[in-house]
Amino acid sequence: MTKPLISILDDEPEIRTLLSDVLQEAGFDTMSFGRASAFEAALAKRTPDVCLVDLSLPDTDGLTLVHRLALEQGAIVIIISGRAQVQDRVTGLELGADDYISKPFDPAEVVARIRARLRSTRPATRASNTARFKNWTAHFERYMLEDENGDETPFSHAEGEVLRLFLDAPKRLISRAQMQTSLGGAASESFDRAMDVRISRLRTKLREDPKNPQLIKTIYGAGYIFLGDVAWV
Amino acid sequence: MTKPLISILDDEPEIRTLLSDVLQEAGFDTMSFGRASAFEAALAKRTPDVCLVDLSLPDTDGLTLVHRLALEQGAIVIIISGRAQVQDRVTGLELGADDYISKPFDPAEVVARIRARLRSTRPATRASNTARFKNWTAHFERYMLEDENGDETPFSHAEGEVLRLFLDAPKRLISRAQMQTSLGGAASESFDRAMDVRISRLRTKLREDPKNPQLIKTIYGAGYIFLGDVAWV
DNA sequence: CTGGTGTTGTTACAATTCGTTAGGATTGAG
DNA sequence: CTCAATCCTAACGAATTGTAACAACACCAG
Repeated sequence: MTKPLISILDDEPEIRTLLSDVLQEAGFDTMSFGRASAFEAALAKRTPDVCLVDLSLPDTDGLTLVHRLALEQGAIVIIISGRAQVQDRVTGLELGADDYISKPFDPAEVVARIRARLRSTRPATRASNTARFKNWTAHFERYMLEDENGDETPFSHAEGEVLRLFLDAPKRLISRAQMQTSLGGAASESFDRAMDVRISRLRTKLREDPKNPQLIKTIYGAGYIFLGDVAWV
Repeated sequence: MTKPLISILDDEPEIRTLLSDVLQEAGFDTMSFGRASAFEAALAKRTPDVCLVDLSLPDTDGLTLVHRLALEQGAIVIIISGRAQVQDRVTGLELGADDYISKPFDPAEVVARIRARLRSTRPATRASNTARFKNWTAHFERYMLEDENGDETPFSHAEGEVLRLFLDAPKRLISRAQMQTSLGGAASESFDRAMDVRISRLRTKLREDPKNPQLIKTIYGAGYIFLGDVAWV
């Protein structure tokens, strides 16, 4: 529940799957819809962090929808449209859209623009920040790790980054390279034991037995894998 | 309400005047610069609401500048560039730019995109001067902090500035540089522990446990983040 | 003007964070 | 089993942060 949710509204199925795939790869959750009616029904349940909206919809006037979403509901709306005239862009933006991307688009740019919008997102804080696993509860807002007796240990920001990465993808192999890019971003050139040390410190806080780690397992030559069932609360 | 200030950084004089004219027509104040050095000197005096930056600058690497402006100073940056490859756009956005417009551009679209950025960041005009969070109520017109028992502690102007900054952007990382520019403008050049001290004093008034602050968290190497749900009353 | 009060930046030093190094332990191919 | 690649982690140190103490300054009453 920590990944931002992107909702896609487009009448062409290929575009929907293309976007879904790319966005999920990029670490987002997605929902997609072919018609505005279904989309609005889903909105009622969970508000997405960003809405990608195609203007040519079978059952509604796209611009009206954008206007309602953006200005009245305060959602972040990115228009994806086949119409590429300046006038179209201007009216789209003027009606409240946060961005306007013309077809054909490059998926990488869509991801980059979504990230840019999320980065400057208003306080609207969604996303639970507490996760349970084994007999631990991780409180990310407080940077605290609580054991089964309610005793708490603080963890640092760097440790939290790694832990969150694990908890977002439990039981999946995570390579060092993936960690590097997911975290600190820019590749730290100098040869990297750094990530190992982070893991090591995290293991200590989780009271792992070095000989036989229960939660963070090393896959020799490949990376790490977090075992244990995670429940975001 | 004063007009938003747009600052333009481009080495081509014709572009500068074109943009200046259009933007002033559209109701913005503008400043323009041909080189980064002059631009940065001006920044120290007044932070513009939006920076339009061309990447091909004679005296600096544009992307570095963008990164510093956007991610460290928290400015709104729109890149205007002759390079139109997807990869250029993606890296520009990834480095912190809020938007990327390729040359040749249509002035109307520039205006629309600036408006879109301003719309999404400008905080809704605040009706009140009182905010609740955790078990505190902050009364900004009286410079008073009220606890759950109704007991009040005064806070100073400097402390109030920081507190307001936090309450306007809760659960968002705020870098020191951002604080500097948001507050008292271009702070003193002398190396600045001042902000740390303000934070420290504010924490004391909020009765934070130094070892384990609940409200104002430090992110090592990055800045501060205010946790806790804020309700303006 | 004078002394008191309160605010705020500066300095100095202690504490913390976190990457790097280095050497020992572990792993798995041959 | 041997050995090189890989991994773990203690220890170190550079960078960053917390905060007490001090100094500079503004403001105000007498």
